[in-house]
Amino acid sequence: MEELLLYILKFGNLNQHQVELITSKATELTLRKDEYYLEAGKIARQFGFVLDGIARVCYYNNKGEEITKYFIEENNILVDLTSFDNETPSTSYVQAVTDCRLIVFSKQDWQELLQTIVGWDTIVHKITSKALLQKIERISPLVAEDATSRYLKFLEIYPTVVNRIPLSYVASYLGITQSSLSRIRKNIR
Amino acid sequence: MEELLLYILKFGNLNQHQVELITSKATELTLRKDEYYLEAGKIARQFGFVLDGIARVCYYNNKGEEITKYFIEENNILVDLTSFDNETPSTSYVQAVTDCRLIVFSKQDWQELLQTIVGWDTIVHKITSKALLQKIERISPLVAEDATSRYLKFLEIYPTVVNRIPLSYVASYLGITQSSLSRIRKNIR
DNA sequence: ATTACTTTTTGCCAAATGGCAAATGATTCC
DNA sequence: GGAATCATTTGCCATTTGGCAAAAAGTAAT
Repeated sequence: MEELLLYILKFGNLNQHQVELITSKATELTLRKDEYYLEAGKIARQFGFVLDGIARVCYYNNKGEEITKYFIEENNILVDLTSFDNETPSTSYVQAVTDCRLIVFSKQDWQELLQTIVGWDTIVHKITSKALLQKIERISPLVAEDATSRYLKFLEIYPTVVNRIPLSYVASYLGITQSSLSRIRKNIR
Repeated sequence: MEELLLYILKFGNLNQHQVELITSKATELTLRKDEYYLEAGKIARQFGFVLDGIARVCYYNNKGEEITKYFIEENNILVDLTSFDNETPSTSYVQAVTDCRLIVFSKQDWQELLQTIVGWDTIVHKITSKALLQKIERISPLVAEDATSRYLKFLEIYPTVVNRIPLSYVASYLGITQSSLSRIRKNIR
């Protein structure tokens, strides 16, 4: 929980009472490796934060290939904002890539916090905007590069991730085959 | 200006007085084809909205190739949020791809609106979040696809754009060469 | 119509990546 | 330790895409 509070307080100040209120709504949740946190077609009912571990957001394209849209590592929020805000079905899966420890807030508690804590909406907005911007900054440099450059950018963008996840997920994130990625890694050293 | 008000009012309600205040701060700006609206290294001083025309956000990668990060067509906001909010130098160029008509607000006027109009901050949050989400939804399906699929997705994602801009910009957006794109288009028909 | 200019297409060949299957390496479980 | 399972690497060849330059098509001005 400490980690979450440190994270939140970077975006705005809260008094002791407000911190306690937030803490009282927080639930810790454990996911085992490969377990799904959210599935396509279901509605995101929780606002999550990763304390420990790596999750990935993925979907299937029209050729049936599994595509990893992005990874979420520790100290990042984990929520399908479109689904959570609008209560519409998610289009993606969220899966634990390693064992994960999360803190989650139910939608009801989350709304109660928004109504109770003055300035909480501003903090939440800053948090979500920053997370969205980070997603853009992580994805867009990949589009226009060749496979080797994409892998090198991946290493920069996700420095804590590469050695903790299967190669196949990296490949499905970069849009190259696992064997090509294996060859690329050989050539880099 | 009508278009901007219609756009804004989709995100929240405003009374006559508030609408007039916003209108009074709006300035119309015209850009000629190829003209830059913002250059890398400069600070974004305006919050913009495209009434007419197409702009693109681009940068140069470490091989010196010009990469188009995204296109902004009419009825979308045009602002480098990171640079505008934090007053930090932009890392991208914003260029008019066709002649453009914009509405722009100076940072000072924008802040005055935020301080004066109750609920304006919430509307702005919704507008910017939606714009960020749209950028993600437009970019991320491209990463993991081959060149032909990327072009087909581009046609879906930017249905109003393709016939109004040079092929070379589409290629620099999709991360393929202009000649490959030309061949791809031949094969599709 | 002619010219000058820009954009798009094409031909040629080289380089990068994909597809598939087998081999190798790692890990887990008994 | 050995068997079973899973992850990664490699070989072989087909396909896609890139690089470069020339040709063709389109646009604008005179």
